[in-house]
Parts: sequence; structure tokens; C-alpha cells
Amino acid sequence: MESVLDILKQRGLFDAVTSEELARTLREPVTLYAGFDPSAPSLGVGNMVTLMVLSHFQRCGHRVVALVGGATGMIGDPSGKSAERQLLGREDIDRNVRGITGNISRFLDFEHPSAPARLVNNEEWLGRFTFIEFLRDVGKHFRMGAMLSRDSVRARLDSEGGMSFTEFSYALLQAYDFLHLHDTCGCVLQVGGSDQWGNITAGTDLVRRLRGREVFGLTFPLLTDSAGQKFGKSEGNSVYLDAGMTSCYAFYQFFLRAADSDVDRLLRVFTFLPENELAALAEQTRTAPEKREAQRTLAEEVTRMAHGRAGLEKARRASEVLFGGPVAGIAADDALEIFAHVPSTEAARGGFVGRPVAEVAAESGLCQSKSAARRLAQSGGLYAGDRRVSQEDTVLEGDLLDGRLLVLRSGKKTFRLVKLV
RNA sequence: GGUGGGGUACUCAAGCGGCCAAAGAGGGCAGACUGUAAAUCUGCUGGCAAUAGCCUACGAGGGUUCGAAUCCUUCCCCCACCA
Repeated sequence: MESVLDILKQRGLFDAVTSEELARTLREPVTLYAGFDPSAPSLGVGNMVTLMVLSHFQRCGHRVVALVGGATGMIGDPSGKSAERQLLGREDIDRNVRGITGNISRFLDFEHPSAPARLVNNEEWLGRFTFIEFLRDVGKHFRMGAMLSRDSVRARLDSEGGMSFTEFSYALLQAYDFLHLHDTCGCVLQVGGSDQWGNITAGTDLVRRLRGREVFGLTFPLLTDSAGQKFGKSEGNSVYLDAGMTSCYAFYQFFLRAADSDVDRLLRVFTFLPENELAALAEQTRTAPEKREAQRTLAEEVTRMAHGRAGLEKARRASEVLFGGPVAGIAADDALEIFAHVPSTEAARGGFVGRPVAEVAAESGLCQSKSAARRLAQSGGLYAGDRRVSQEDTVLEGDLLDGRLLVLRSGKKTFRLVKLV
């Protein structure tokens, strides 16, 4: 079997390791972990990279542990952040932990016969410490020099906002996680994005100092688009793995719209397609970019992985209809099915025919306010059904599907339904 | 604790008594072009209202003034240096 390190390198998922010794250690199955921060109710597509890395390890026979930071989430990881983070409350964290746990379950194999994935929450062990105990048992083993010289700390110290002691201490907690997992389940490797380097080495150092044992860290590059921007934003919103937060359709569309210059890299990272298929798709992008075959494949593979076959079908069907032609001919019931995950609102019967479209657009949430809706109409981006409307235009009977459903649209790709009830 | 600098819209950043709903840049949204792309060009970017007008907004609260983001004062927060 191919070494997991070779695979990661091939897929562009390798940035650095703490020691070259890791290659030798990985000849035997090992236990490794990666952490997930419960700072939102769902993981975003960026976190999928970590899940893919874990998945590769699992496919190579290693035992993976997904750690959800129920305790560390109370503090907030300063890595890669330019400003102090807002502390989340206990309830938010608990809710986020539940959401993220659900996300992870879809990607890792918890039923694997020989090496099932495991899921842990560091609240279980970090939550038990008192401050005094932690300072004595853990803090004593950290040197200020090393902590202060970490990039993420230095950058923040140099910034205008500075850094609180709370965030400064974060690395100790994460380091302790590694120690705990090493002691309780023989974990010898932590993987994470390159921004986690400092936290990871804090952990390997702690285990070495206290247990005299060499454990490892491995980082992968953080995903950016070809413009160097952080990956995973669509129309200003994060793309989440939870279908309730980002619909299957929006999720699918996000990948379908990948830039030519990004799509090859994304296929490599987010799918398990073999090298020869990747090469064929890259060739297609080069010779017939307008077909966007690579983007289509990417969107399908990733949507299926995150939302299953059913989710993919819905997304694909909606995409075909929405970008295939006018909405006018569609029956209201079909439209509801197609737009199942498009945000919709309801209005009383007879409530909106004859009223200004801009007003209805604002009420339905398509636009933030009436002023915004008017501006949109003025710039020519507001539609009722297939009809581009002006600022004064009202909703006509003919705009409705079957007399009971209005499809509002902003620009080319943002839809909103208003149901007449 | 002392001294000095600072807190302006999503972000950075001008403004330092009226012409400020607040320059400029970035971001965002929309239009044209296109391949549901990139690049480019154009418009918009606090709310309500009919392009009048009104309301809310320049860290928070008081005050001076016909009039304050701009001046005074108290408080909160940040940064730097000193202790």
C-alpha cells in the first residue's frame, strides 16, 4: 500500500512535519488526531480539508480521532486571527459542538471493522481542571521565550489590538489535549492546517518533556483561491456543511463556480479521484473550458460526499432548471420541490399582487431593506419571475406560478420564493 | 501607577465648529461583456419616505454653541514608553 504521506503530498495536502522520523513510524498503524473549533454551528468547506486528511489516514489503516474543542472553544484560538475574538457562551458552544459532531459523522467511518474513527470532546478532560492545578501541572512546563516567539503571538502583539492573556494561554490547552490523547489512547500524531503549527509543536514539546516520547505533528497548506483569498465564502457568506445553513443547491453551486485556475487543485483536495482522471479533467479544462466539466465533476463529487445522493440530485435538478431557461412554465409544486432549500416566505392570499415588487422583495428577505430593493431595481438586477422590473413596477398576476407562487430574483443567482397561503 | 498617542460606516483610513450620511481605498451588491469563469468597464453601497423631507450614526454619558465627528468634561477600551 502507498504511504499516506506520499498520497498527501500528491494531493497537495502536505505542508510540513515536525520530524522526518514520522515516515518510519507510519509504517505501522498509528493513532492520530485533528481538532475542530466549535466557533460556528457548523463546519465550513474550509474544514473539509482537515476531514479529507483524516480520511486519507483512515483509508491507509490508521486510527483517527476527531477532537471537538468544547473547552478550548470557550477560550478561542488566536492563531491566524488578527484581532481578539469574542467569547462565546456555554450554550452557543454546546450547540456548536452538536452541529459539528454531526458534520464530522458524515465524513469519517465510525463503523470501520479494524480502525473505526472516534470522536472526543476536550471538555471531558480540560473542564475538570482548576486554574491553580492547570498552572502547576501544565503551565510550569512552558517557557515564556518559546511562547512569545510564536508567529501568531508576535503578529498579534505587534498589532494595534494587542492580545489578552486568555488567548495567549490558548496553546497550553491545546498542548494538553495532545498529552491527554497520548496517555489515554496512544495518540502519536496531530494534524492540522499550517496555521496550527505553533499549537501542534506546543503539544509535541509537552509530550516529549513529560513522557520522554517523540510524537509528531503534520500540517497541510491552508486553502486559498487563486486570488490568495480565504476559501469558502460565497456572496459574502460562509459555505457550511450543514444543509440547513447552506442549502445543497448553494453548496453545489459554490463548487460549480470554481475558477479554472482553482478547479484542478480543488479536485485533488476534495475528491478521491485517481491521478489519471484528474489529468483527463485538467486536459478538458484546457481545451474546452466553457464546458466546465472539471467544475461539474468537482461539484458532484463533493456534494455527494457532504449531502448524499439525494442532496446531490436536488442540487443538480435545481441548477438545471434555474440556469436552463425561464421559470414561467414550471408548475408551482415542481418549483417548490426544486427550490426546496431556497429561502422562502409566505404571504396572505391576495397579499402582494398589485404591490410594488421592491416592497415584496424587501419583506421576503431578498433585499435587506426597501431602499436596498429600490436600488437593486434601479440598477436592473431585480426580477419577478422572468421579468426584469423597475422601481415602480408592481407584482402582476402573470408573474405567479399557478397563481400562488412568486419567484423573486436578485441578479443571476440569488432566488427567493414567496408562497401565497 | 505615570507620560504620550489613539477609538470614525463591513474593513483600512481622511475629516478636527456649519458646504458631513461623512473624502479615498478595499470589500460587498448589481449592470455590461462572458463560459453560472477570470480580467475589464459602469452604477450603487445607514434607514424610512415620492430624488422634498425626516430619523439614526463618528467608543459611552454629560456640557459649551444658533449649530459638534470636530471644542470642554467624566467614564470605558486599546497602543507605546516609563515605573
